[in-house]
Amino acid sequence: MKVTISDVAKLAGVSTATVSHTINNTRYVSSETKEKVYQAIAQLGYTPDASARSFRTGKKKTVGFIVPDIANKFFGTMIESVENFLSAHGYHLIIANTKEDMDREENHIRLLTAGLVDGLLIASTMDDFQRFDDLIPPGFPVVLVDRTFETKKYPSICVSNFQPIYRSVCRLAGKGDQRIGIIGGLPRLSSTKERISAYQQAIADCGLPEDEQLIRYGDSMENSARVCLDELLERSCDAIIVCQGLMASETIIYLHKKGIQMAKDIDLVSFVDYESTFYQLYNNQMDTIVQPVEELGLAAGEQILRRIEKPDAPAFEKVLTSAYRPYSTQAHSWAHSDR
Amino acid sequence: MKVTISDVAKLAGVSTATVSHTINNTRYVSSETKEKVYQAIAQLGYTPDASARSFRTGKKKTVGFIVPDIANKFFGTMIESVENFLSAHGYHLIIANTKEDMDREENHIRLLTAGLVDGLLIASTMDDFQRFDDLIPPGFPVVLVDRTFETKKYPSICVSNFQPIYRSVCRLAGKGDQRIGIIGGLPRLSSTKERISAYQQAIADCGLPEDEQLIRYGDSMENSARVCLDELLERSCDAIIVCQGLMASETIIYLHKKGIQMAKDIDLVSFVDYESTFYQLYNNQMDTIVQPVEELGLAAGEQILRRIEKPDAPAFEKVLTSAYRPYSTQAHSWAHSDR
DNA sequence: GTGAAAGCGCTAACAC
DNA sequence: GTGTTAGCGCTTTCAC
Repeated sequence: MKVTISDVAKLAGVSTATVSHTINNTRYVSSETKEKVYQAIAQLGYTPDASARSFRTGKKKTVGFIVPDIANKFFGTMIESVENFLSAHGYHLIIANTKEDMDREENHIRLLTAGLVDGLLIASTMDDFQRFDDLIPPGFPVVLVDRTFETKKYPSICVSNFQPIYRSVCRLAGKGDQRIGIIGGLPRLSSTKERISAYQQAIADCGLPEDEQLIRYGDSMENSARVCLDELLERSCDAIIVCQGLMASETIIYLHKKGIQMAKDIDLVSFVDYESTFYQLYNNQMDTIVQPVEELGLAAGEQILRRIEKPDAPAFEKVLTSAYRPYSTQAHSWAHSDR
Repeated sequence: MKVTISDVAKLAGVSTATVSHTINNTRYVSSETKEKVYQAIAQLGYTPDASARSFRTGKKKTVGFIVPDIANKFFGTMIESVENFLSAHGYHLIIANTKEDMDREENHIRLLTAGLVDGLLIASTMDDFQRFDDLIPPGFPVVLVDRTFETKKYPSICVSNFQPIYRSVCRLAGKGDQRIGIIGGLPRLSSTKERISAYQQAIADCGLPEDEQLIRYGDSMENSARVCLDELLERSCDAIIVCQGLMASETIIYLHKKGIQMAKDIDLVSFVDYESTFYQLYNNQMDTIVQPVEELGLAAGEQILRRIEKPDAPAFEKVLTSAYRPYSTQAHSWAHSDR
C-alpha cells in the first residue's frame, strides 16, 4: 500500500540514506546513483510523507493565523496576502477564527502551539497580556498583527491609529463641526484605545467641547453600528467618525435609509475596507481612511518566517501608515481611480 | 528541554502506556494512578506532541480547503463556516488559494495530499477532469465544493444554478424585457455552464430572440465586470443578469456612475453575496439571488469528515437551493429585514 | 561516495 | 489494572 523510502532504496539498490540525500540535496550523490533513485521514485510513485518528515525534523512548514473574523473583508484580504507570501516560501497556513471571543482564542493558541505549527500570527482579542503570555510556550515564535499589547514582549505589525483619527477631527473642526461623534471598535483592543485617545486629544486641542456621550463602541461584527449611530444622532452630532470598515458600510446604509445626506446633513469620516468597491460610490461625500491591508499581511508573513528562523531576535514593532483620502466634491472618474 | 511522555511516566512512577491511556481515555486506569499521572503532567507542564501523534496514528486532524479567492466574501464566509464546524469537531483547517489558476491548484493538491491533511475540500478551477483526477491519490478523501465535474467520481456540495437563472429570465420577460444580457463567471466552471445553459433555455422557452452577443463572461475577480457591462449596454439591453456577487457590486456602481437607473432605465437581477450589507440599499430596485453560503460550508464540513471516516462510501451530490428575492417597490424597513 | 543504524514521541498490541 | 516493547517513515551521525 503506502510506498516508503525503503521501498525506493530497495528498488534502486541503495540505502535509505542515499535516497534521502538525493531528494533533499543534502550531500553529494553521484549522478548515476541519483538517476537510479529518481527512476525508482517514478516507478513506485513515491512521495515523501510530510508527517514523518516533520516529526523527525521538528519543522512543520506551517504557520497558524488566529483571526477575530474570517468573513470580515479586512481580515479576509489579509489572510490572502499572508497565504500568498507563505506559500511562495513553502509554508502552509492554518486559519483559526475567534469571533472576538477570548476563550476561543485561548483554545486555539493551546492547540496550535502543541506541535502543529512552527509559528503563530495573532490578531488577538485579549486585553489581559498576562493571560495571553501564559499561553505561549517560552521561545515559541509569535508575531502580533493589527493589535498589540502595552508590554512589548512580542513583535508586532500594526497600522497607525492615532494620526488618521487626529487628522479627521481637525478637518471636521476646520469645517465648523462642533459635535463630533465617534464609533469605535471593541474598547479592550489596542487599536480602539489608540483611536479613541487620538480623538480625545484632538477634540481638546481643537478647543471643542468634550462630551463622553459622543464616544460609542460597537463590536466590529455585523450589525453593531446601528445602535451607536442612533445614539449619536439623538445627541445631534454634526459629524461622525467610524473606526472600522464593516461598521462604516452599515452607517452609510442607515443614514441612507433615514434620509440623512452625507456631506450635507452630516459629515462622515471612516476607516474603510481596502479596495471595497462599495466606497467608490461615496468617495465624493466622505473622507476615507484606507489601511494598507496587503502590506500588513506581507509584513506579517515576513516577520513570522524571520522569527521562526531566529526565535530570540529582539522584539520590535512595525507600524504601517494608512492613507487618508479627503474627499473632493468633484466625483472621481473611475478611468483614473487613484489606486 | 522538551518534556515527553516518558518524563511524565518516570515522574508518576508508571509506564508510558499508562500515561498514554490516561490522557486518551483509551483503557481503564484506576483513579489513583490517573491522579498521579495528572499530577506529573501538571508539574512538568507536559503537552503531547501533535506531530508525533499524527505521525504515529496517521491521523492529522486537519483538512485542507483549496479556494479560488480567499478575499472574495463568498468564499470568506464559506471558510468561516467550514472552520467553525471543523474546529468544533477537533479538526484544523489549512487554507490554500489558487486565484483561479490551475497550476497553483495542482501544486496545492500535490503538497496537501502528501501527508499533510486527512482530507481535502476543493472549489476547483480546473475544467479537465482527467488532470484533476490524476492528482488525487487513490482513496484520498475529497469533497468538491461549489463546483463539480461531469464525471461524478467525487462527492460534491453545490448550489442550484439552473433554477434561479431560469426564473430570472422568465420574470424579466414577463415585465416585457426583450433584450436580456447576462454576465457569467469563468466559462470553464460548472457553475457558469449551468447558469448560461439555464439562460439559453429560458430565452428560447420564453420566445425571446437569441443573441450570442448578449452572453458575456467575466472572471469573477475584482474589476472584471465593467467591460462586460459596457458591451451589453452598447447592445442596448433592457435587462442584465449578473452571475456573481463581486461582479454585481461593480455593475451597480458602474450603472450608478453612468447615471443609469436600476428598475427604471434597466432591470437587474443578480447573484449577490450572502448578507452583504451593500445590497440592502438596492433590494427595492433589483431581484437578488442569495446563495446559502453558510449551509454550503457546513455541509462541506460534514461531508469531508464523513468521508474521512469512510473513504469509500459511494460519491453523491448534494445540491442546496438559493433564495430568490424578487424586489418589491416598497422599501424594506430594516426593522424586520427578512433574514 | 555510500551504508548502517539510532532514534524523534507516541500508540497499541501483547503479555501478565 | 498496568507494563514492555515494536514500530510509524524519515533524517542524520558515524563509519568506512
